[in-house]
Amino acid sequence: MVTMSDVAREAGVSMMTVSNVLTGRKRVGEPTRDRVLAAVESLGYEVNLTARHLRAGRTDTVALIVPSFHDYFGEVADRIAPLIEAGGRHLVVERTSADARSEMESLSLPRLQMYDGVFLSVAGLHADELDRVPSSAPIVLLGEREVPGRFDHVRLANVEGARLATAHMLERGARRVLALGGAVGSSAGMESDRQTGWAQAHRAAGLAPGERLVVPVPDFTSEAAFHAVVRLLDDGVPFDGVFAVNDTVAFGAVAALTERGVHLPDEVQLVGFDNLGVSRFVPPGITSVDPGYDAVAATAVRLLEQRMTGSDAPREHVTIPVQLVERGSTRRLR
Amino acid sequence: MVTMSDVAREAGVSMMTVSNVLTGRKRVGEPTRDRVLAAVESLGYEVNLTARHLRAGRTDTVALIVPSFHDYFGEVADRIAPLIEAGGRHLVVERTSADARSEMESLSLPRLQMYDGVFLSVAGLHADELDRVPSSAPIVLLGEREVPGRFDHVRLANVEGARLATAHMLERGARRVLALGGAVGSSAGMESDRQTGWAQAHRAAGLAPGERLVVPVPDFTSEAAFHAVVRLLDDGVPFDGVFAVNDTVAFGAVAALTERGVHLPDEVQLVGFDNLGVSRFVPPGITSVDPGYDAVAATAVRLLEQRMTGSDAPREHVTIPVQLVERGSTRRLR
DNA sequence: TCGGGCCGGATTAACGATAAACCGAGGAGG
DNA sequence: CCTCCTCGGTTTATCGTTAATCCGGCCCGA
Repeated sequence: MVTMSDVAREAGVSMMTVSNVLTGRKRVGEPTRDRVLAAVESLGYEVNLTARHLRAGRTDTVALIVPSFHDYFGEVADRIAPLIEAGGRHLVVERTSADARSEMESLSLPRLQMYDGVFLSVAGLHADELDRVPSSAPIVLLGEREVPGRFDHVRLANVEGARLATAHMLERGARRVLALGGAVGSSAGMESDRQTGWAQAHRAAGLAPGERLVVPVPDFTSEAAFHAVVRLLDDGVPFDGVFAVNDTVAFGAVAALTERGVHLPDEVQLVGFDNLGVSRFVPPGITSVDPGYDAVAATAVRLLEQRMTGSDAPREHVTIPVQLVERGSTRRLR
Repeated sequence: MVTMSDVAREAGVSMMTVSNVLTGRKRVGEPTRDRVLAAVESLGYEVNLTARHLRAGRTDTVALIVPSFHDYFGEVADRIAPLIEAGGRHLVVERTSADARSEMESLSLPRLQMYDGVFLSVAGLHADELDRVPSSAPIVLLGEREVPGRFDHVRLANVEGARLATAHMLERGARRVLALGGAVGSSAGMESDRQTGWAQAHRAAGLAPGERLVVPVPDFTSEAAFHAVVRLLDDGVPFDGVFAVNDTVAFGAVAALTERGVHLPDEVQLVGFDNLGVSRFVPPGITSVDPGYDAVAATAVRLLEQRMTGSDAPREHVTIPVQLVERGSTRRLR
């Protein structure tokens, strides 16, 4: 590996002069600069960022740590990346430990301080992992779980979104709306808030949110949702609406209903959550709760940059408003 | 920031002893170790990975650098991550510069050497950017473009896949199969190889791959594909099959056809490419060319690890076989 | 003519961790 | 009783870069 001192020797100058030429931080005489640049070129020198980072005490890099590269966080990543780059930093995306065998070591504290700042999704985390994270670190939490007040946190208006989604179907004549992917027993994930909204909408409409309408979906995969809905149909469980706790789950439901010849939205209406890019294109178009991705990204970046400047402003817990996007999976109100 | 020397002072030992306790590389006496661990605990010390990386000359980190977090590369990332972690390293995902304004600086050579190895998608790169990358670097290229022989490269059997896909529809009665997202003029991306396969299938069936059947889709987005297909329908262009150069494009086509009341697969058959996770759930189920993601990931990781061990084995250009996955968007052969 | 700037560049001293060499004390073996 | 080894540590030097300081001319104004 060719180092700065190789370049310095080749150009017959000191290392500092090479450094100054490359960073432009101090003036260097024309002829000297040319010699240095020529040496850089001929040796193929590239600065060692690891050394620079150690020396500088920062990495100019921000990490987004998520449980999966897909779906909601894929969308968020796409929005956050340009904002971070606009601030002169790089964004890297990491998964909370990929291997299921040892989810203990999923969150490595030493790795956190490699980054100038971190967006951390709390979805895949255990509560005690969060306890070990020092509040001094420039971290913004993302996700729908309850988190300690000592962190900045960006979340969605889950209750409101679920209420909107469910009310939307009830207004259009649905009477038995499933909570697909709903919380069974006690749960602290996004599904519990969304189920709360689902229940609220029922009560507001003078209906009882029946226990039997809550359908768990393991891992919230399309696959699991598909099978869950197929089973409901096989068992003859009556329903005329589906509130899917997220669009991934909704996909499975749509496939199951379509394959069984159940017409959307005439026989069953369906609303998802997250408004993924593809949802608009899944026939008949999935009505979905849009999280306001740009607002999520902008807020998260604002909070993180505030924290990275060393501000000791009080931590903020921001709830991003959501909006229902109407598509073909629900009926038109006439 | 609390450093190892703080811990050493607190515990009344040398820094090396602290280091040895934490890494376990040398034996340390019981009482001493306890004092060190107590000091670590009370000061809240975490090792500085940047310093460790500089000293060690490696980062134990591998990067996957892709144009977007979505679709094909999202799937690949999910497969590569566990394999890399199994090798004791971490995987981070980066986007080739998010901002469209300056795609020049998208590939920063200094950043490359921060990683022990790099998977680099060539999709978003200009040819000259690749020229600047030294062949000595442990890099494996991913993607469907032609690349210099001095790099390891993993690609898909694009021609074969497209041929399979198109022949599949022709065998089932289609006579006018669009190449949706096909190459107009000269192109070196995935679309040109896939269009070649589309044309081959036509000729093998004794048909002429008509110029008018090639429909460009800017940026290969669902949105653009949607509009392209809507325009075809409006213009009354006759077709009874669609080969979409990838599933994202296919989604747009499916939505356009469905919304216009064109029945899949009776009136128009459709095949995509990439077999994304969601494709199975998009009604009526998208027949798609499956890239063999596991093989892609395994091959890429094998090549990179070989390169990272310093092997000077000849560079390999591997073409991963593909397989057609039949679903509802094409007819059943009886 | 002399002191004070300024300019272009070299020297020094870190950033935080660790490999390698070193060293004192205690025990085993001849 | 002396040598040699092992154990449990310490010291030294280094990874590659850069902030801070220093230094020798040269020009300029008084």
